[in-house]
Amino acid sequence: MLNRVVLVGRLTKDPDLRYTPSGVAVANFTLAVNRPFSNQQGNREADFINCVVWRRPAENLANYMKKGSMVGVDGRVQTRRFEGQDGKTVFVTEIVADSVQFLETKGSSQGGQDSSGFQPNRDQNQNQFEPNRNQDDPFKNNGEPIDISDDDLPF
Amino acid sequence: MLNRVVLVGRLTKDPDLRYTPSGVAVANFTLAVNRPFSNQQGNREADFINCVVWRRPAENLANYMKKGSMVGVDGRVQTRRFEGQDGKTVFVTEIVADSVQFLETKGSSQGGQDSSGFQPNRDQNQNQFEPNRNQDDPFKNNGEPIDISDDDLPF
Amino acid sequence: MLNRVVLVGRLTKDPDLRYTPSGVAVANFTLAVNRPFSNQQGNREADFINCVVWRRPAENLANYMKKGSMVGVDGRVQTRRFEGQDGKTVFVTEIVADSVQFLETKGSSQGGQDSSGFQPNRDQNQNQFEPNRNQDDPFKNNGEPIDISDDDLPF
Amino acid sequence: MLNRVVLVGRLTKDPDLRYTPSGVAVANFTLAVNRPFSNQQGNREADFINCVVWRRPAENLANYMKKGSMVGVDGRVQTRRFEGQDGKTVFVTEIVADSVQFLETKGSSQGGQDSSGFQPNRDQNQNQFEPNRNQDDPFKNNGEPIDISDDDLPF
DNA sequence: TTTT
DNA sequence: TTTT
Repeated sequence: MLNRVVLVGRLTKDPDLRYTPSGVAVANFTLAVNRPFSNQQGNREADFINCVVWRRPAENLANYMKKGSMVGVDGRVQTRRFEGQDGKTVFVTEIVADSVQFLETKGSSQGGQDSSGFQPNRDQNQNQFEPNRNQDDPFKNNGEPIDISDDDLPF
Repeated sequence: MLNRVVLVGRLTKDPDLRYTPSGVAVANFTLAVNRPFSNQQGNREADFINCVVWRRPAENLANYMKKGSMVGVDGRVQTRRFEGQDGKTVFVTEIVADSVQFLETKGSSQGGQDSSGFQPNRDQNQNQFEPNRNQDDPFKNNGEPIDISDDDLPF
Repeated sequence: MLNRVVLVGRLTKDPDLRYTPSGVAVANFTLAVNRPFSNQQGNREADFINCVVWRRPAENLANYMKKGSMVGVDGRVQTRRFEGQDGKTVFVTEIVADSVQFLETKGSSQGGQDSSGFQPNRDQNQNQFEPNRNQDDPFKNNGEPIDISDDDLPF
Repeated sequence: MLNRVVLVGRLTKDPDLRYTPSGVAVANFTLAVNRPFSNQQGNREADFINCVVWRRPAENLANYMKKGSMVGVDGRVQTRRFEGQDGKTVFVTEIVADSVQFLETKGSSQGGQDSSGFQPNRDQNQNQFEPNRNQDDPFKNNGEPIDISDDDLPF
């Protein structure tokens, strides 16, 4: 059976980097992907697609990309069920990225880097020792259906 | 910007064919796509991915495919917001199929047909004048976040 | 049956725009797509993938993109046979683009435009009345296996 | 940069399994992928797409699939240059499969198996100890541009 | 909760 | 609400 997704879009906000109890990195992010054609009312809409990426590419994404950055995603569609705060089962559809491609860094746009075996680079406008993450508490649940556990690890 | 999805999986139930107020066909269906590897507990999971297809391919799907049929989908990820029954905004992520490929008809499996310019065929084990649809009321909302209007038309 | 390709890469030279006898536009171009990992010798290689695009997107591509521009391609794999100059049958594999996405114009890089219903724009660093094409003879066969006829039209 | 291909088609002949000098398995095969629409002359054409797969999935493919079998391929476009028999440089474009999905075994069609961690199965109509391969000489070059060396290993 |  |  086949399950493959390719997206190119812009981050709607800084990626949200967290760690599972056992220390594995996960980054959640939303991609705004503009639709090619305008709707009946004559304006172009976008899809806002929730994505997850694990381990090293997760840290690279949080280190080098931010709100507005253009990225490419190669991954698969995943559906999850989880217990909502009201006790009801919530169904989530999201894209699990196998790799994330940096197509443009906001500010220093030259494109073409891959997140896989990425070498941190002082010339980027992002301090490599201060990755983007939730300021106060990286694990606070800000209403989004994201509760990470080691069970969600894709491999 | 790019947005492309390819899936191969099996229908979890008969496709749900409806018509918009202006008479355009829409079929909703869910694909069970088995994951390639087993999880930590040693069993293989599946993703249950909600899909939509419009117009002619929608009618073909409802006419020829049923629960358990294997199909391929070529489409894109779409996100929608709509007013839930409790007044809250609900966010939906689903796949809009540009085309649906019939890979196996339950019962008569020979594969390889495309839904695009499909010729109805008496030899199929499905009466062409009696497409699968909701028995009692094709428009009843059975809890699923599907309210079709002509605004949702992709083109 | 399914056949879907998504690429992001850079043009190895200016796109080559031509017209069929009946006046339909075709652009041929090659995409350099860097591989994500380096080989055993420790250097990163690239694939040089031949692509074709027809009609309006062909003209947009030739008008706005040039050598070095980064583009995204959504298309399919096509194989063709044709009579080589030595009388032997030559087999060609190329990508037929359904759409080409402009991710970055060399020089003025802001990304995000689609080639489909593109509005010519004076602010681009490319004179819209002087599209890139083969200087001397747009139809000269420069060794590449490209002989266009109306039979090659995809739709 | 992104490079992703998804295909569903039928094997035009039995897969051709070989081994590199260092003992790594490679299978070459061609997929016939029917085009969705018919051409101007009113008949449906197909693309004949050359594919390669390495290691375990290569052996699984040769063990369980044969001419006419329907498979799905998830992979990438690769271009290679090599020295032809006449001393000229030949350019090849082919699909390197990351995974091959068994959608239907000719004869025993139940579909849905993946080639990745596949367990050989006595119930299949294929003797697991007698994989399909070139009868006389697995390494004879039958005119096709396939010269395998360990340098071609994708990872 | 949405990007240029 | 999940398929073989």
